[in-house]
Amino acid sequence: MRLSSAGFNHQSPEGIACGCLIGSAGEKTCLNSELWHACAGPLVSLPSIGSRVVYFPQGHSEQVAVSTNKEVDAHIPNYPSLPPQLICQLHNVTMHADLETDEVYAQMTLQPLSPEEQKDASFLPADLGAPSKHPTNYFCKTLTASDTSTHGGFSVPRRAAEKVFPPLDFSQQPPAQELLARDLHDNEWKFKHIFRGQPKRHLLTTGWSVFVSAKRLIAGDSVLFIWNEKNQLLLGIRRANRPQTMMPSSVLSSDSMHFGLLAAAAHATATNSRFIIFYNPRACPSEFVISLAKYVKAVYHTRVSVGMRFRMLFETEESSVRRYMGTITGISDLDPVRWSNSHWRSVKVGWDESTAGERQPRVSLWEIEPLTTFPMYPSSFPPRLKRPWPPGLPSFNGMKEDDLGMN
Amino acid sequence: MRLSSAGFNHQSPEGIACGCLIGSAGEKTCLNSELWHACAGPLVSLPSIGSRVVYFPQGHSEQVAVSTNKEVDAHIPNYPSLPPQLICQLHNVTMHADLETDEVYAQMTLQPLSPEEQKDASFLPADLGAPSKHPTNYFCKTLTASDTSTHGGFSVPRRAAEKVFPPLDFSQQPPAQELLARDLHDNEWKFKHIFRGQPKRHLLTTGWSVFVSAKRLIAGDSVLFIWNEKNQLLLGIRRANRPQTMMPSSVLSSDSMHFGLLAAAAHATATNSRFIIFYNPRACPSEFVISLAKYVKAVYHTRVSVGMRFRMLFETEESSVRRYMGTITGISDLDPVRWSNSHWRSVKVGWDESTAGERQPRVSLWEIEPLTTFPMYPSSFPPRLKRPWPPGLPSFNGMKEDDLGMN
DNA sequence: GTGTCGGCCGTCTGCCGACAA
DNA sequence: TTGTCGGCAGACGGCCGACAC
Repeated sequence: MRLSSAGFNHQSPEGIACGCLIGSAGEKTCLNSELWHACAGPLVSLPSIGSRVVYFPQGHSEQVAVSTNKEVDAHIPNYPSLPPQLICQLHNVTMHADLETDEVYAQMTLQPLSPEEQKDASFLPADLGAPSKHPTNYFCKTLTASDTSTHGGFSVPRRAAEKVFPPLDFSQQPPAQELLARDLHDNEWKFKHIFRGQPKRHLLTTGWSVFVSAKRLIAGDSVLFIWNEKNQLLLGIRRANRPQTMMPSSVLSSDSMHFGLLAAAAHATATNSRFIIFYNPRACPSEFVISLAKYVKAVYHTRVSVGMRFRMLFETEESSVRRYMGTITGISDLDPVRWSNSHWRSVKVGWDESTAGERQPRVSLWEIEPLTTFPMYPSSFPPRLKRPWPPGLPSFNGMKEDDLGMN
Repeated sequence: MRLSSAGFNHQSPEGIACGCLIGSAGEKTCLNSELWHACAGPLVSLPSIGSRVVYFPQGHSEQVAVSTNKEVDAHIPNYPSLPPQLICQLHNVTMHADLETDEVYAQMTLQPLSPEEQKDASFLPADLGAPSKHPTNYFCKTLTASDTSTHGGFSVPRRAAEKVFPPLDFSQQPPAQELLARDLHDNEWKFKHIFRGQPKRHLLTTGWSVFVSAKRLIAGDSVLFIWNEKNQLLLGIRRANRPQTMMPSSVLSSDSMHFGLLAAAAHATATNSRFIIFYNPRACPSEFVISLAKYVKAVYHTRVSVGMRFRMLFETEESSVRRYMGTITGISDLDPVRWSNSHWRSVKVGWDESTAGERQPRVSLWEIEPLTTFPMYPSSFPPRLKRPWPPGLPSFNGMKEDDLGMN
């Protein structure tokens, strides 16, 4: 593996660590931020280094359950000292990609804040966290059987080629050029880009099949080309959601993994020390580390009630976003036994569209945009649901909402 | 994936569970015991279902450290309630192989015994655990560059072909036959076995390259053919020790994994319930679940002292065993802070041969055979080192050694 | 506009004995 | 006894426009 070129070493705009150290396993601890975000999808944004975040062990547990393909065993207790959400200082965030599969993930170093530290609101960012910079000049295509066959090359959609690839010299017959693209591991791939056929079309020929077999791509997977401001071509992949591609880890039982995440968080809370978590944006059902500002705004400054209409963002097949509409049908604890008084997925919802089976029946307050105008059903509930901070848990200790820099 | 044929469904002689259920991940929860043991190596034997075993969290921790390629962080404390060894009932053992890499591992269900239960010695097996049945009619060859090249087939060592493969019909010219072999996942592989060339030799031609590329074998890896009593041909692989083939898991941080194994064992001890561990014989430096009988014999019925000579078994390149000699240089705790009074690797040793750098400088009592005759150095230590059971830990509660069925 | 196919050529796979270690 | 090679024949990779949806 090669060290990344200087052009890939810049501090990314959203303040993600990019020290480009080589880890003990020979894995780079940083990689191109734009490409990482393009692979992670348009809805994923990482909180800024140095900011305050809220960590949800419940959400972390959901990610582990998905990764190990095993639900949390009912006999695993909660740690009595571990609240459903921890306010933490985010000391570090690094972006990674699996060397085998190119699956993207982020590593975060969190430190739970003591009640004392939580009183000091000076660290709270005034803004709600500028969204991570997602690339604008890119395209994403789902591979067809012809694209992945050994019989031919890759058919580039016309608009994509014209927008993302350097212009061809049409004085040549046929017009053609060599493209160099770098992947998440900074490996370079070379393709012949040619405009030929009847009718004329853009194709990648020589070099394409090497890429397909090296990445083990099959029809249904997606590739992603980015043309960035430095005039570099970047190349990422997104695998189709094959059921259970993730192998059951033979390192630790899923039960032990659940114990592990709880114990690590509880120990860090008790000793005021740091702990490390991994976030897999494409495997994980919902973000379980969110900015404190976003959390406070959603929980303390948003009026929600049963019957209220809302909308929520989802990713489309083509890696863009669309909004789905729904109605709040209830507000309650997802797991009243182990995680009472948690805001994690506390909102029960119904979706407007009949394909709603794919979407979660429970969401968290910060995931939705309530529509305060034109409620579908008049509600007898008070317009603002008061959810007091659960007693005995880390709290703002009397801090007034206005102290948090919001209004 | 196919269900295994009836011939593979037998209860293995050493009492390993072989229910052949299909797990939720589509993975078979059992597989051929002979083949598993052949791949695991001649020194690996699994304790019997229903027997009592001793579980060492320290050893488990070592395996996790190897698998994650990260040493245990010094700030991870021990659980005060967790002793360095747990006496457990072994409720279940199942053999597995990774679907991607064919790496073998075992899953064990353990239940810590309460002091009450430990008093009941009736479950103690009288024998020291008959060693697991390892195949006799097999061969193991390390692949050469020619074996893995696309240019040709596999050169079968003559003695191996004559011992393990069905005899050829030498009236044909050239003598040839079709071989069908099943791997750990019960997939069938077809090879043309031919005896040709000048001088004559045994070769596998058609079908071989498909196998090599499917298993992603490279020169230095080994293949293993078994001819079992049911006249079936079995086929396994052992990859060369490529440094860090194991990818750093992006599921849980290594710290959290260490917390997890400790918390799971501590919770099971406190609630008298079961927990599940994975044992990777080829990754793990030493077995960390051993039969209680073996433990008691080594710790209470073996006289060891500094200066004493001993020998210990190691696996050779060709999958057979040889003994190395050494001298005991000290007896002390490996980790006096977190695991005091532990028998895990309590014996410091020096090895006779100069290539000793590869071998552990610390071993456990049950791994070695002390030579009571002809000690190299006269020792001023008492001939028998008394290591009383550490106070405050699970114990035999006054049980006399003779109660354990030894003498 | 783009997915798939038949046609065609060139490279590489894969079977053979020669030869040497 | 067995690892590697040159030789050779055939299979498949891979580039092309035709054609259809």
